[in-house]
Amino acid sequence: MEKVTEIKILEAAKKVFVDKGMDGARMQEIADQAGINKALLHYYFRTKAQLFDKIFSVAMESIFNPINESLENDGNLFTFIDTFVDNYITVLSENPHLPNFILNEINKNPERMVKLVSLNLNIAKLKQLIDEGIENQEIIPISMENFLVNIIGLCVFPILAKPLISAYFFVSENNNYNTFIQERKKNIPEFIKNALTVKN
Amino acid sequence: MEKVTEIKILEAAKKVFVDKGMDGARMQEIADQAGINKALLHYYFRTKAQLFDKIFSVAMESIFNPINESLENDGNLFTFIDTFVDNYITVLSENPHLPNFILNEINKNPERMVKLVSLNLNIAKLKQLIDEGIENQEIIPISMENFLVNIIGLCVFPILAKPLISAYFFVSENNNYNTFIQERKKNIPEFIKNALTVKN
DNA sequence: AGAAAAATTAACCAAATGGTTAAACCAGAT
DNA sequence: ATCTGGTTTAACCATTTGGTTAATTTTTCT
Repeated sequence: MEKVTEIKILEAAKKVFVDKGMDGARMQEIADQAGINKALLHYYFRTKAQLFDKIFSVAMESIFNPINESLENDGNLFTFIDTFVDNYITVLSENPHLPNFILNEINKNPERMVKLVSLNLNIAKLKQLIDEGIENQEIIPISMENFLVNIIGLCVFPILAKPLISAYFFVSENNNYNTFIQERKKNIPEFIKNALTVKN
Repeated sequence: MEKVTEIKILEAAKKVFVDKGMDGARMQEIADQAGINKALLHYYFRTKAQLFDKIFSVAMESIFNPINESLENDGNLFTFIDTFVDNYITVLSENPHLPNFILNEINKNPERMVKLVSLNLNIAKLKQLIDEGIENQEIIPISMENFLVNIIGLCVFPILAKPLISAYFFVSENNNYNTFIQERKKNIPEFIKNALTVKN
């Protein structure tokens, strides 16, 4: 197996699959994009499903690794919020189509897709940070699940809804969507930290 | 044109399109689900694209109308938050696949899909509520765009990510995902209102 | 009742698509 | 040089799929 060819295929497959999804993707288009014959595609990855699985699991890792990495860093809850949001919005900005790709494929085939990847979120650490904060009355009571869904949702949703946000908020002005997203690197942590802070 | 047949078709088409997306949907399956012949399907809606457009625009409306309705209600910003979140999570729980369907199709074809529907969000009203709150120093400064993306994202994202949330948070326990979502009817408003409240 | 119009179906078609096959090409080993 | 193994290709195949056609059934109108 020629490594160069395999890489060309994986790059092409990633682009086509992420753009058009499993159903919309065409093996011919992947072959074209990779600059090879369609038969060669099947020579390297026997079936469309096999090639897709490879792309999907890599995609899953590249979207979940940043979460895990941030969870492994030391520091208190508030620095976690800061670094995670900044880091994650950067990652998402670089791969803006990944979230939609992953969520869509997972929703279309939950059991299979979830089983395909074995990722273990370092949840315990986060839970500890949160519970400590609650005990010391530094933050309002909140479950780890709600906290994580909130912070990820606030980062990911605007990426998923880019066409709508652009169309309804930034009709005329052109690249304002991008600055909107980048500014959220500051806005989201501020929002969350304020939400968690105990009032008096 | 037999109205009964048209309704049967639209119901079947909605189910199949929303479940499998434009690319994954099959005209034959829609015909089967509607209990009719495939030719009859084309007799009522000439092409797959035409049928899809109908389904999509109805879907868009049913997902955006609740937003607009909440925006038109009277009351201050905090009651808006309460009623909107409660109302919207109810709507989403009843149509859990709609958000993924809409976002996916829009991302796959932004210009066309956005142009397909003409919905005018009653943004001015919300902007006024927010700006008033800021002026009276009842809430922290926040742009209408960030506020709306936050509140919608907090409601919609957990619906989009159901398979992941179920798999990683509620592995063994069965229907806990649903209670998690329903509890967010209280958690989200609390979170947002706290986030907006001025500290002293 | 019977003609005209509308609704519905079975059979069919062309294009697209995932996948296969057999031959050609090309490197390194002998 | 040529044999051998892996690599690449052109041509091909079976199936699926959106869509059409012509005939049949059902309804409507007179």
